[in-house]
Amino acid sequence: MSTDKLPTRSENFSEWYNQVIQRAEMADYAPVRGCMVVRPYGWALWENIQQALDKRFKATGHVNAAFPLFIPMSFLEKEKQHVEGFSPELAVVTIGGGEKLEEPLVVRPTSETIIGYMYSKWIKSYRDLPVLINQWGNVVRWEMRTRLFLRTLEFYWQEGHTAHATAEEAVEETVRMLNVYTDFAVNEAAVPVIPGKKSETEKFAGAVDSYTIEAMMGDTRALQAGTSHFLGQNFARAFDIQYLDPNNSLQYCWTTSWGLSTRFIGAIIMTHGDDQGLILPPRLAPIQIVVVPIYKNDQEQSKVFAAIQQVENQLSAWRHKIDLRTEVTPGFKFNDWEMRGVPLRIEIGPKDVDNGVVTLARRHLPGKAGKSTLPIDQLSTRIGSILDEIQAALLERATRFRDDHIYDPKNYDELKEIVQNGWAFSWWCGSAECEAKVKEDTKATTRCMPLDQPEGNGSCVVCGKPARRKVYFARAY
RNA sequence: CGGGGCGUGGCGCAGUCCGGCUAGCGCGCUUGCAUGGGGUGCAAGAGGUCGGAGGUUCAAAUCCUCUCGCCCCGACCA
Repeated sequence: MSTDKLPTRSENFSEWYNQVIQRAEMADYAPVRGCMVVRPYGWALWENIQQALDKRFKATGHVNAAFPLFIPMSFLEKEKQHVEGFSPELAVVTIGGGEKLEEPLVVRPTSETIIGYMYSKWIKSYRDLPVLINQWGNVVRWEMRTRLFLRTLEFYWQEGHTAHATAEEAVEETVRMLNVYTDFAVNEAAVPVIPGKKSETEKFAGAVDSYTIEAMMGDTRALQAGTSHFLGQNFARAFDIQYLDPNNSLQYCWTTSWGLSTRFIGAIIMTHGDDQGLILPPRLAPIQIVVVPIYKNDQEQSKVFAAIQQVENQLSAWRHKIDLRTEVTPGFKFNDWEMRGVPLRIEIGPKDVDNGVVTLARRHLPGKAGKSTLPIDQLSTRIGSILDEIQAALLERATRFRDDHIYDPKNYDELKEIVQNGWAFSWWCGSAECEAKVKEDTKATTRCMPLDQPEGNGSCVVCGKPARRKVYFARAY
């Protein structure tokens, strides 16, 4: 691994992104184009994301299950929009056990169809509803252009699939899960997101309405970080998910689906990282605190190690690591752990021991700015609030960055300029033509219409016709 | 699918145009000594036969033919 400096974010953001991931050992390229290996450090982050989400899913009444990887090709074809949306990116198995298969099997790109099929078997009565199931798994989409974490042929995610008796209930569920994602993003990942509704052209293939949380990355491009879909009765009709209501009349269910993937790791990296490497939010960081001992002879070593013991005794409540490597210098370790984004570093050298303190270095404040000392016996009582402060500082900084790069263009020319380095928040008439024009002219797309809309109405920034809603235009990943 | 580029120790590259000694260099790796509060220094080592197949030649990383793979831009997709 090279010890050269990273490319800076301003000189080459995507190269910075690729290198940070590999140097921090989050992920590596697999032998198959477009596939990645999530390395232990990256997976540990994903596990923390999983826990934070799973806890919220359980708290809102959901249970986990596991559905198969293979889906009969015919299932995908049952919902028109769905098959049109996914056909180009399907991986299909045509041979099994050396024999050509009667019916090709699709490697799931998402599981609405097979879960819909099972729901039609399981749901008979209004008493069976709602069904609130989530699954953690992997899916495959044969993408043309791939990026580590952001878009790979195979990725890991969770997909929730629910069935309800009424449209109102299903819509409520869709929004509830959108709020769960928002809460997770803001409070666990310190990623400020804008929850909102997708336009017709941007919505999920087969959905009635799609909702999204949109995040602004460090280069101001937008990233769809999680989605929640109201599927209406589209899949219920395609898969005959019907129940008898209390009046003994047969009704179609109303279904939802919602997902958040390992792409969110990309969101964390591009939201918080700096030119030194990753910066991970304390609540999700695989290692929250790293301890680096400093000494230059046996006498100093024993003195420092005694203090380290004292430190470690106070750190048991946090995910921590004592870096005892002897083959690298303290300076190397500082850079190494900064690359990996560990939010808090504790340095202990002879001078600290003599003064009865440790030196703290906050990752998000580079160099001397982030350093301070703390009496060694105050660690256990102070560390918790220090990590909370770092968590809050990351959210605050990311929110300010985002808000500083959102503009309200006065006219179309201004919009075209804004989306080159920011987001435009504009009145929009809602027509696909205006969306297409913006995309054609600037590569920017509508990201979402936020749930809390400003009062009143205006005129479309593109065509000037009356507009009732404001939408974010941005270039997206 | 269109345009461009690249395959040489683990990684990054030079050498290829104009065939010719034991295929080099940097990083990483191993060992030793020194060093150790911001990417440590010196020394000694290990490790490739040049993407694959075929051909030309006394001689091929280098020339020719075929082939496989990857990357970038565009299209497409999210």
